[in-house]
Amino acid sequence: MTNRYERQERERDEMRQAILDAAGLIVAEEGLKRLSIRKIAERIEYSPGIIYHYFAGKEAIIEQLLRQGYLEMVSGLDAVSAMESQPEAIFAQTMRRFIETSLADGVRYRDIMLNESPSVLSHTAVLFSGAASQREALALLIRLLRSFDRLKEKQDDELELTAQVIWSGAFGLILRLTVEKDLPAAQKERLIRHYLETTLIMIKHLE
Amino acid sequence: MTNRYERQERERDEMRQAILDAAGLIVAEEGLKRLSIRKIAERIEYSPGIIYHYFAGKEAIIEQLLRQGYLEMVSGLDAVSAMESQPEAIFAQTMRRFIETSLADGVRYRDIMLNESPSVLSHTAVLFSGAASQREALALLIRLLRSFDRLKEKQDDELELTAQVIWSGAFGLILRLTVEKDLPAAQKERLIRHYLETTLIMIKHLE
DNA sequence: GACCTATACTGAACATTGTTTAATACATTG
DNA sequence: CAATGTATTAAACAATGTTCAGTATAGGTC
Repeated sequence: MTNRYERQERERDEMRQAILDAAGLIVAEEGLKRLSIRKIAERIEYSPGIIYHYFAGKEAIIEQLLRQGYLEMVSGLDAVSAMESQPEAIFAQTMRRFIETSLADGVRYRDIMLNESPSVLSHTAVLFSGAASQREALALLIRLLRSFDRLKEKQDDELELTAQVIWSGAFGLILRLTVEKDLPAAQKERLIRHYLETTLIMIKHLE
Repeated sequence: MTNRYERQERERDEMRQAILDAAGLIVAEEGLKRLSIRKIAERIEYSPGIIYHYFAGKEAIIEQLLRQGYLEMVSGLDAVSAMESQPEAIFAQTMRRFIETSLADGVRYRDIMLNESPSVLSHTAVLFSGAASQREALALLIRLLRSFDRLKEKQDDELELTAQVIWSGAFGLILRLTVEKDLPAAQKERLIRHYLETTLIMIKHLE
């Protein structure tokens, strides 16, 4: 008796996910701006109207899509294994991997991190005071910072600020590299290396 | 005889500018996403179709608008007057003014700097090798860097890389602050100050 | 099995978009 | 004055997001 409702609920969820999957494919193929309700409907082989039985509107679909995408991206986050014992090497390799995966994802990183809807921002906001306790990326950065001897004694809130600034710097570089997409690979590499070098210099000389 | 053509040309330019002005007002009031050809037409008191006699399409209008906006923004760029004699203070104040004017401009900075059309990018691209010779912001940054004694002897191309990284960092911070627009003013201020501090530390210890 | 009710779904419609085009008014030229 | 080219409009087209009246369907009740 009760499991009938469960099955209905399950089917509803499956339909919602089918819509999201179709939307995800379209976005991957044509970009977020070209996503349309009718294209989704065609792909799931239903009429366009039905989508409004499962989502409040296009905006809601996009938000859910970006939220799922964000979780995927974050799930691959962790420090490079400690085969490299020097904090500098670990920091550089971890940051480099983060930058390169973001770049490999093309415009997805950009779509996610620039979305201003509250439901997406509740996952992606990173600058507020106390963010480190809720954002794995910041927590990871702080752990990396603490692996430098000079910074072991630093207060949490100061390291958080530093992590936020470092994070914003990487964010800016990733976005610029995404926008200026015709940049030669060698220059791209030079910039990433220089970003890592200068950031490390800064870290090593924090007062 | 020839000046008839000149007058025609002039009237054409005036119409083009009237369209751009109307578009600019709408964007300022409602944002870039809400700009529409029909709204422009209504504001200039013509029918929508006429706009296509003056511009190739909506995209072309936006590009021209952003290009004009970019020139406006850049025109206000110069180093803080040297009443402060220490390079550090000059650097910090110049960067701070740049960050704060960008933030004050709301989403305009964002719309301009994230636009990917070649005609806009030809003004805004900043990461390519040799960019300092064409981008006042980068040239200014390099001049500021050279005012530090340690960096007087540095090669141009290395300082350019450093300027590009510093610029990208500011860019990332500005964008994050624009996206996370509900951040308390005190935290905003803390982040800007910390960005300036850490960047200065980096500059002072460049090898 | 007949009936009922809630849910799934469709087709058509509506309003709004960017854009094109046939027709027209107008100004300039010869 | 006739011809030519330019400026302008109204209407249409295609695509968009969204709504809604109606229809089928599936599950439960008598």
